[in-house]
Amino acid sequence: MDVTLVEGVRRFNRTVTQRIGALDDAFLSRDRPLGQARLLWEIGADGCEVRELRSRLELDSGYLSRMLRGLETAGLVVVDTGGADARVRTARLTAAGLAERAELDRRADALAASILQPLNAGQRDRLVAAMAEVERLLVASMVDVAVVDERHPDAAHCIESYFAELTQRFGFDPARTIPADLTAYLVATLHGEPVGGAGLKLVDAGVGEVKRMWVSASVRGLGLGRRLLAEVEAAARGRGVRVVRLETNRTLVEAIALYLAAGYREVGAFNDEPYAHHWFEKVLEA
Amino acid sequence: MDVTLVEGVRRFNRTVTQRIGALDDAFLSRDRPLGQARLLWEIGADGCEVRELRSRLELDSGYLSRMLRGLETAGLVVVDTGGADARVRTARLTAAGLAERAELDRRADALAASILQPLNAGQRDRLVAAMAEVERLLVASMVDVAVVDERHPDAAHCIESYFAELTQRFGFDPARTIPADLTAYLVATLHGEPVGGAGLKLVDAGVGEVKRMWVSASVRGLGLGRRLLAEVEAAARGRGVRVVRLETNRTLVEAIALYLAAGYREVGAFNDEPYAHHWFEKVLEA
DNA sequence: CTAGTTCTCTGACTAAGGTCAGAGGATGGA
DNA sequence: TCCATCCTCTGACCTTAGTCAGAGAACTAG
Repeated sequence: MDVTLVEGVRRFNRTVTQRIGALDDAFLSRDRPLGQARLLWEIGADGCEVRELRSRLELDSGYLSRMLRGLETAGLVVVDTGGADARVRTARLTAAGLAERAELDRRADALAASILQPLNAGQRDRLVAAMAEVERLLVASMVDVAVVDERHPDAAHCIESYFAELTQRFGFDPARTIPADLTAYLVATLHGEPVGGAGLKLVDAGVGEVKRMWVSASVRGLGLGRRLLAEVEAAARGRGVRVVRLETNRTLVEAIALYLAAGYREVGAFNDEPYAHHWFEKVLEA
Repeated sequence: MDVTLVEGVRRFNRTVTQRIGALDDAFLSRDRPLGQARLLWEIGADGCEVRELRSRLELDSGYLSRMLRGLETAGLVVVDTGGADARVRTARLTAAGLAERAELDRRADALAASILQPLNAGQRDRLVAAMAEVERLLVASMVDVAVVDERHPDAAHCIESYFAELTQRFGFDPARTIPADLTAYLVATLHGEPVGGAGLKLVDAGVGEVKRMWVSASVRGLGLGRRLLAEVEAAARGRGVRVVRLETNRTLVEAIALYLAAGYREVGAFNDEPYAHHWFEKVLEA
C-alpha cells in the first residue's frame, strides 16, 4: 500500500475524526450522559422497538434496559408492549422527549453552521462537496465481500432481488431462465445487510460463468459492481478458471458498460439463455 | 445559512466522524485504557513536560498524574524532574514504551490501509484527495479572528513576524517605515496560536488604512488573507469608514493579487511610505 | 401440550473517566 | 526574607460505561 496514501488517511483521522468527533459528542450531551442522548436520538419521532435499538447501537440488553429506565424516569420516553408479539417492547418519545430531540436537532444544525460560518461561499461549497466524496468512498470501503453458499439467506436475498429487478425492467420470468446451479456466491454486505452479489458457476475445465450479479440501488455509484466482478474473477482464478464468460440482456446498459470497461469482449452465444442478447468473455491473466 | 450545506455537514459528522472515530479508538486501545494509550502517544519519542501534556490534552492535573503513575508502573514511562525549574516534571518513554508506541503506529497504519484496501486505485486517490480537502477547509474554519489592541502579545507577534518576513523578502528596515499608530488589530488564531493578523488605522473622517497584514506560512492557502481583509473592512465600516486604503511593495505579488481580487483599484500615492510601490483604494458598500 | 427459544428486565459487579480539595516542595517578586 | 504562585501529587469521591448471570413472561415448533 502506498505510504503517502496511508499517511493521508492517518492525518485525516487525527485532525477530523477526533476534533469534530469530540465537538459532536460535546454538543449532543447537554447535561445528559452521552449514551442516553444517543439513545434518545436513535429512538426517533416514531418510536423504535427495543430489540431494534439493541442491534443498531450494539448494546448489551441489560445496559440498554437500564438506560431506557433512566429516560423513562426523566419523562422523555415511554416503553410499551405494542405489537403482535407481547415480548417485544417499543420505546416512544413523550412530548418532552420530542422537545428534547428537537433541541438536539437544533444544536446539530448550529454546530454544522458554526463550521461553515467562517468560510466564504466558495469554500463552503468545496467543503461540503469534499465531505460528500469522503463519505461516499468510506461507505464504499465499508462494504464487505464474502463467499457463501448459494442457499445462504443473503445469497437468496440477492438472487431474488436480481430477479425482481429484471422482472421490473424487461418482463423477465424466473421460471424460463437457465437454472444457475452455482458453485459459489459472493455477497457484499453493508452493516450486515446484503447490498449486492455475484455468482460463479464452473462449467468446463478452466471455464467459469458469472451469473446473477446484482447491486442494490442504495449503493449504486460506489464502484461495487466493478469490485464484485473483480472478486468473482479472483475466486474463479483460485479455482483454476482461465476464461470467464457471462451473458446479459440488452436493456441492462450499465452492466454492459461495466463488462466492457472490465476487459470483456463480446463473443458468439455460448448458451441458449432466452433473455440474453449479448455474450461476453474475458481471458484471465495469470 | 443554506440548509443543504448544513445537511451535508451533518451527514458527514454522523457517518464519518462517529464510525471512523470509533474504529480509531478501538485500535488505539489495545488492552490498555484509551486515556493511557492517547497519553503514551502524546508523550512522543522525545518526552514531554507534564504541564504541556495537561494543556494539550486538557486533562485534570490529578487525573493526568494518576495515568502517568499507571504507565510508570507498567514500565512504559519514566517521569523525572529534568529542566531548570524543579517543579516541572518531564515524562519520557522507556524502551518498552517506545516499542509500545511503535506498535500503535503500526496499528494506525494498518487501520488506514484497511480503509483503503477495498477500494481500487482511482477511488483511493480520490478518497485521499477529498480527505485532504476536508482537512484543509476544517482547519481554515477553526481559525478564530478577534479584534485586539495593538499592544496585545498576539498582535505584537504578528507585527514582528510581518517585519521579519519583509526584511527577508526585500531588505525592509522597520526603523524606516511610517509608524503605524493602529486603531485596532485583528488577530487570527489557530488552537490559541496567532497565525495571522491585520491592522486598521483610522486617518481622516471616513477613511481607513489596512496596515501590517500578515499570514503565517503554516496556514497559507486556506483563504485566511481574504478573510482577514474582509473582516478588517467590516471593522472599518463599523467605525464609519467609507474608503479603505493600503499600500504595498512590488515584491509582494500574492498580496497585490489579493487586493485586486478583493475589489481594490490602484490609485496615486497617498503617503510617502519609503517601501511602497503601489497604493490601492476601495470604496466600501453601504 | 411440551420443550426450547426469544425478549426484556433486574441484580451484582468492574473498569474507566473525571472532579475537587488540599498537601508540599519550588520559584519569583516585593 | 516572606508571601503568593506554580507545579505535581495523593486521597476521596462520583458518574458513566459496560459485562454477566439468571429470572420470568411470551412465543414457536414438534
